[in-house]
Amino acid sequence: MNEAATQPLTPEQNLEARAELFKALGHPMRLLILNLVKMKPRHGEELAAILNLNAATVSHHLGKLAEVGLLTAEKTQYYQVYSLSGALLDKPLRDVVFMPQPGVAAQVEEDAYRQKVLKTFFKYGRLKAIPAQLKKFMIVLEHIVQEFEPERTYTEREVNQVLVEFNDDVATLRRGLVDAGLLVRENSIYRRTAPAE
Amino acid sequence: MNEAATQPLTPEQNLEARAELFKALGHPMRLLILNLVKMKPRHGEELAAILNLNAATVSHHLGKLAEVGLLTAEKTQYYQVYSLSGALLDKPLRDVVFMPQPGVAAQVEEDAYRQKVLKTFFKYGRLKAIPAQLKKFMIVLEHIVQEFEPERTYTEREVNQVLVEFNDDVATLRRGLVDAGLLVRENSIYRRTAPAE
DNA sequence: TATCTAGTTTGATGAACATCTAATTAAATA
DNA sequence: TATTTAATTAGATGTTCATCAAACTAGATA
Repeated sequence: MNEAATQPLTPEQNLEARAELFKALGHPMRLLILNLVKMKPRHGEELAAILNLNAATVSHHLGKLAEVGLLTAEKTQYYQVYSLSGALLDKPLRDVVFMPQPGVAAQVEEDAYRQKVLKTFFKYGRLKAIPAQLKKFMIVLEHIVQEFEPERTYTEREVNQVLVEFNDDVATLRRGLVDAGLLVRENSIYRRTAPAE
Repeated sequence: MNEAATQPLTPEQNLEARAELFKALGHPMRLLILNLVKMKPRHGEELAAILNLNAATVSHHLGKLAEVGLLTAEKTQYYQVYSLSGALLDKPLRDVVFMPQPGVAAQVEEDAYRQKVLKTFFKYGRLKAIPAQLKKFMIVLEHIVQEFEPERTYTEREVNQVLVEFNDDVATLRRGLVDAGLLVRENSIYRRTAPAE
């Protein structure tokens, strides 16, 4: 459990990495270990004795804390002595929780845009009008294609049955889906392609 | 999932509560939710759409975030609109991780002391000498008694067999254990009393 | 009032995790 | 070299958790 050691967590890092840090902190025993190590560096066996935990379990916890860069280990004699490491803990919580704007924001505005488009064109699950702009049409199609089960085939009639729930102009929708590559047609049989994301 | 709402997390709070906060933060989806809500208050359905998650799942996540006081909800029309709440995120990480000294420290020094005593008097599992100070003798006895199985009876001879592994002066050890109430003797039969912790 | 929409709760399922015991590795001493 | 001690790894087990579908609750509108 030592290979992935000590990435310093730059502000640019992704949500998974940030969540890993919090997961490492999200256990009472590990918080206690940090408190104990803060007082003075300690080795696993000592911690096991104090915490009344199996040595293997303590090793497990220490591994997690070291993995996210909260602890560093130094080997002396038998012992693997752990100490607090890095300035990670001096950061305000918000610095770890919130992504720097370019990162999430872009992603989010993207989503927000999708939302806005869908909200504009759908009403009560029906497609009120077919978007004239290609980009918006794409968003609508990506939404509609999710009504088709992956791993299943549809006759053209079945495709139409799905589409008519959205809009009467099933021909335009069907052609759009195929043109966008969201449905494939082979021998008059339709099938949904790669999952939406 | 709304009953346990919004405890402000005083610095005096215990490790479990602190761990709960970190657990709530220890999931990428919940971090994303916080980032999204930071931009503007949002309701569950919107988040479900953006995150491409089931509404029930989003509700679950929002519940956890609200439970530890990171979000607050306000009801408007249909919607339950969530916003960031409290100054929790402005705290430096260390303020949440580290207990105020009186709490852990006392507990810990206690343990550290035990450790030191045991290390002083035991060598390779044997008791090198019998402590003259009562307090230290107690610590040693509490350690030794763990070699006795609870829920089992021992003859005096069996007791001695266990004790001689620690030190040849079995009589002193045996008497000490009984005096300390760690072993009880009834009709020449010994039995361990309440579990160590 | 009947219907629609958003939210929550419940139950089921699979994944992740904490913990232990046992086996293994590695360092230190007899 | 053989034994002891600390640490890690592997395997097993029970618990917690994330997720979804379905049932249910409660505003809002027709």
